[in-house]
Amino acid sequence: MRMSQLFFQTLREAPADADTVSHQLMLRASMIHQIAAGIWDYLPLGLRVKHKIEDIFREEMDAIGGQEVTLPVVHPAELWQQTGRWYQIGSDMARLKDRAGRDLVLAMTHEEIMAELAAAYVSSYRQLPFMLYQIQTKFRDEPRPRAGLIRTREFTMKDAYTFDRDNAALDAYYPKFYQAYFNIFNRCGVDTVAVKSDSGNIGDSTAHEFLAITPIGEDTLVICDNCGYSANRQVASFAKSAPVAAAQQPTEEVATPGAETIAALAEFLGIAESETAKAIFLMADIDQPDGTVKSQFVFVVVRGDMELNETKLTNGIKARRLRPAVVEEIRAIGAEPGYGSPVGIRRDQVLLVVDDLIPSSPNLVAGANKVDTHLRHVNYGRDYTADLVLDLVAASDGHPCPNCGSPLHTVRGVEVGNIFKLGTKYSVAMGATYLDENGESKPIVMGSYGIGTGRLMAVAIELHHDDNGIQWPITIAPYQVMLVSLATEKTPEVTAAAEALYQSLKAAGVEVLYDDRDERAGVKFNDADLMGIPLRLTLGAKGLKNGIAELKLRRNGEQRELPLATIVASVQEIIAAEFARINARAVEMPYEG
RNA sequence: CGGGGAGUAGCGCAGUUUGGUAGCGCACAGCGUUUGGGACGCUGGGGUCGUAGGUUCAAAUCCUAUCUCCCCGACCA
Repeated sequence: MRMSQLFFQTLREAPADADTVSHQLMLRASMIHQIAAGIWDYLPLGLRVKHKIEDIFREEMDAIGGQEVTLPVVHPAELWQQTGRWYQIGSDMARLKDRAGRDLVLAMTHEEIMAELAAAYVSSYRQLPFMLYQIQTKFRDEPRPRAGLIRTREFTMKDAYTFDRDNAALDAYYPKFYQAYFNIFNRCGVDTVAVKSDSGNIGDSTAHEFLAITPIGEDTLVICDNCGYSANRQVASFAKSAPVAAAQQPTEEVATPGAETIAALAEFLGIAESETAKAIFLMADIDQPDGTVKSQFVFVVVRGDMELNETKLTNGIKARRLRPAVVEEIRAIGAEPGYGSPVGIRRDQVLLVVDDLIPSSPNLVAGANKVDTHLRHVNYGRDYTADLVLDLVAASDGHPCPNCGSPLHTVRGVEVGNIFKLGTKYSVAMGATYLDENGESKPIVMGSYGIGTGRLMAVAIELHHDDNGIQWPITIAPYQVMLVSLATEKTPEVTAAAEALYQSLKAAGVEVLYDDRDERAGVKFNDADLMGIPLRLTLGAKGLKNGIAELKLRRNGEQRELPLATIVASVQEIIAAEFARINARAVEMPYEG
């Protein structure tokens, strides 16, 4: 491609709206263009990167038996009504009507369509297993798109689905994805860690998410450097040290004027925060056996030095969602905000859930459900009992690793992919069944596996850039070689040589972007750096006289001179070496179910 | 949805306090000089000042409403 023909306009300054590096660099390099919040154009350069990434998806999916399909972006509402998600999902799902007034939805994901496809085609166990995937646009009306391509509303996703006859077969397929995902990310130059993830509302089966460690991440990851334990903070556990045992002392009221927070309370009484009990008031929507949803007051008690992990609580009480209770609701159950206590509340109206550290922590200070008053020496079992005792608290920096006891630390990560054992939820709902050897009808067991292309592209930039621009791994770079001609009007021989070199590189199958513009050297070099093409070949009058062109590697600035006589072969060798360098990262990863 | 910030030329910004009919840098076009890390000179094109009302002789500027974008949080199948 000739730069003089390329559709682009590099920017010297990033638009003020952009404040993450990948966002700024993609805008400055003319890779993407914004249309609305979370909705983007891919320009020629950016699209080439997207295609490179997607080609890697295809290779890795095909390698584990995948077959590519394309499913629609607009779905009839009926399919989503069949699985119930039409009713469960709120305004994240974009809905529209066709000319006849029929309800349609914009695809947020494709479980329904995939299950429908399986239902339509599969009748026998002999057809199983199989795996289908697609690379398709999805739309989720995210409440807050952010950071360029990191979180968008319209996005492209590679989503794959497995169809197996039973859980054992799915369990056998699942690790192949685990490995394929590492291969994909490694081949894109993106280091990831796989952690078991919260499987949310869909069953209680295994799921992993793949996170790239970067400060711009939206997820918090808990990591142990000593033994390699890692988990999303939503589900991370830690070794809770046993509290010091002590004889239970009689409860007594103590005046604590104004001590409405744990910190203030501990300070006022001159005790450690671990000697207090923290009360948290929530309202939970909980599904009832009769199919209705009940709004339940949930009274949570954790030790004062701990933080509630709402994901653990949500899962533990099987709530659909949680929200903080308002003052009126708190008073209605006999508690007082800031001075809440599990002792003396209207127990029949409350679901009381305590962290499993509480029963073994003696003589805690809790509220008295009266303003400016607390209770000393509150003891679980003697003074109150809970409906549920669970692990409810969030792991944090410094907490002991649950495996080895070393201190944990937290880092930020971006979820670039996830794999998920779906089970039979969708196949049952969509009637995707097969007949086994005994003529018995059984639901197909499904798995789903997703990777966001744009997000992966953005993360690659977050991990590979310097002050001058992007440093694409060659596997996903828009072009492999940037050929910079430094010809001027006075050196037509340089133009001729550059043209010839451009043609030979192209003929040899090298992906080359040829800067044939009438620009000064500095402009060309800066654009080359910004766009991040891995190899830069510079051909100028001096070099031509000596029969050489200069090669510079974008990723480390390494330079060497290449004789023009053998330059095509040299470039091909270097490209191959760059590929080998990246691909060597795709190694076997032990699967930890 | 809560909190904060911002909408003036493709990009970055000034002008708004104190109303007087829009400006700077980059980019873009032409000419000339230049030519190995974002050249220089001259000339030129481009803006309903987010939108709609209102106040006023006069509104980018004051008032009201509204839309959009960004950041933090909530949310995230």
